[in-house]
Amino acid sequence: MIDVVKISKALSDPIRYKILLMLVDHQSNELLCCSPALEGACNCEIMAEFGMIQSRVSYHMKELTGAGLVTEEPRGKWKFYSLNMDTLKEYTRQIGADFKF
Amino acid sequence: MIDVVKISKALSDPIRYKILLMLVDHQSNELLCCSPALEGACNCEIMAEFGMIQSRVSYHMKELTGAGLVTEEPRGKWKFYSLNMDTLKEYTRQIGADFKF
DNA sequence: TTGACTTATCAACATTTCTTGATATAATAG
DNA sequence: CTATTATATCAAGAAATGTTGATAAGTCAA
Repeated sequence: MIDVVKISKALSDPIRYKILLMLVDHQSNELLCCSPALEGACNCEIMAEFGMIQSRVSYHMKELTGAGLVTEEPRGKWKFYSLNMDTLKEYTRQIGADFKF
Repeated sequence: MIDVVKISKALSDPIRYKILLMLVDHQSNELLCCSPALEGACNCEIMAEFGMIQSRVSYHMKELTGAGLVTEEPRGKWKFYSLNMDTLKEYTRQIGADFKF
């Protein structure tokens, strides 16, 4: 069972929302800095994209994975993050159910 | 145009989410403490329902109205709050569009 | 092994959000 | 009018969240 409040909190930071939007474009993929032709984005890409330092990216990715919005997969020395579409869909579905529309 | 991040933030507090759920049941109405047979809930009802002090309720209702999730209508010395279903629907629609589902 | 590279975690600090009690504003009833 | 009731706002403090730099842990290549 998903936690709507927790997911809302994860979505409520502008940077995190931008990261999620970035991950949409890395669904099934083009070229990546770390590893071409693989789904997902690594920490280093997100740093580059938004000009953020590494610990800040790690912090926000932990929030996103903790809410179930992102899944992570280690590949060598990188960790690749992908959108969890199921959680996003379930989130909107649950809100519709809660508010009866 | 709705602000998904702002609405997410409004939804991200457990008490606010409970208040919104309470308002679902006051859509088109039964009896109210302040004024029977009217849509919406007043500040005083929310205080009673959740055992919150008045300023705390005011604070959270302002967050909810500020995000467009709730509309307010003064009636005499009361203010009645109602769910804004349009915003909720538009919120879930926008997320679906952003994440392409 | 060492050295380079990537990510995680920590402590300290900054910022934001939340809560409270006091006070102000506004409407109603008498 | 005054007294009562309902809500808004404010300042102060508490709690939660976000940011940073340093350090730790892990992987890889040579």
